[in-house]
Amino acid sequence: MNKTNFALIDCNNFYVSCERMFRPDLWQKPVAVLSNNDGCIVARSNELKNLGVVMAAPYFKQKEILDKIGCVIFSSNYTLYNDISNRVMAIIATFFDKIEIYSIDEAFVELPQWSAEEMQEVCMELKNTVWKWLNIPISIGVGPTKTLAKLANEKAKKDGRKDNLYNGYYRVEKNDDLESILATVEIRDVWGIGRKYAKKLTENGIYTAWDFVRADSAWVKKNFSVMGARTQKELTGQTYYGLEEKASRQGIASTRSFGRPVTALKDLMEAVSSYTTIAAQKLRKDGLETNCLSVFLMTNRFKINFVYANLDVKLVQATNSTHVLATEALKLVKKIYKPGLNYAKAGVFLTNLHSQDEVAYSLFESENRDLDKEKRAMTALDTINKKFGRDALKLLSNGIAKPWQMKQTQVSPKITTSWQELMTADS
DNA sequence: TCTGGGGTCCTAGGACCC
DNA sequence: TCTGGGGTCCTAGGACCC
Repeated sequence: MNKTNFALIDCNNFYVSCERMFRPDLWQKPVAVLSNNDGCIVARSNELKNLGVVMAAPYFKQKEILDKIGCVIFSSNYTLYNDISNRVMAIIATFFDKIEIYSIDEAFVELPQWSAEEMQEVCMELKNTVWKWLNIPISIGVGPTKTLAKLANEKAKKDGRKDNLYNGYYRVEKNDDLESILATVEIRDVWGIGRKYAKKLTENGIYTAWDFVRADSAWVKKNFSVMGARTQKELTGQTYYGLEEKASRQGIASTRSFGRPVTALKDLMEAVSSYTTIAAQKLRKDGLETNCLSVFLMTNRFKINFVYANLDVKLVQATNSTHVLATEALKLVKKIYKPGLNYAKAGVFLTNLHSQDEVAYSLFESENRDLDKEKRAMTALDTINKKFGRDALKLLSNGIAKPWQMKQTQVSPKITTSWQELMTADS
């Protein structure tokens, strides 16, 4: 008999909570965090959620109502959020041996064979510790499968929002009366059921998680593929998904919208050079190399005559060198570029990733290039940037004026990662 | 005027092989 | 005369997640 339980630990309104960490005056105020470029609302305090402001709502459409309620707005500050995320995860890792970092603000853990009381006690202690050390509120859901843990977490969070009914902790047990719980959960709130599937399901008379569990499994598989079938099984308490402790990447992408339309080749080259720098850093951080790089340029997709063009290149020799990759990327930009277009966005994709150790060295290239030298240079680059900030040392081709750079009009200081900004932050 | 930026997995269909 | 069928790899597209 399998008595494994999973817990999903989720930071509440994570980016908003990060901004509030250093601003206790904002605790009782509505707060929103915007996406890169200040385009969409990507994090909302409970005040906004209760007002019906949805995830990824365009900011310009909500601005009026947000101004009216005195909402405080931040541009996103991913340096800060990543740093806080690492600290939260580090605390979780001191409580549990088996942890899967699922996203910047979520982790699954596998619970030992504890009694119900022990589970609750340890989870509440974790919740209190994260609050005491970081001032970040979290919710914890426990269940016999990841899907049920996720569902439990939603309950813990949502009901906590209203009247603190569950105190941010909720557990679904396999032997519980599953019907009474699942019948209260709308099908669109189930993990693995998105907008399209929810629409199709309700059209077929399936409105709740419980309706879905009772649906004919062959019909589910036919219409919602194996993913739907797995979700259905997991809802009944049969484990399909295990803990994935080590994330392995298929590819790395670095793409951004520009702050304003860009027409000059020089500016596009600077932007792509910067994105390549970011992607190559990720590559090295994960100990990977690539031999396939692609670049795209596109105009505004909300306008007519939308243009998207991309090119890729296969390298003879796999690499993770910023210099080598940026050189290739810039060649592609020159080929793709068409004068007269208003470019709105560009990006770089690295695929066909291999571990540094397992990459076979090409006989043809190794004579021409000093690989060790390249590697030492990259290690030095990363070390210096880690110490002095991400852009301390960079390629000149990344540009200095950066007219293409994102709009970030209301970004908070990098207090936790930049000494300079800490010193100048008024507190 | 202003519309995020990453990722994952699965399926279907075509090319190619024997 | 009879015009196979299964496997693999690749790509594009469509769903999902945060």
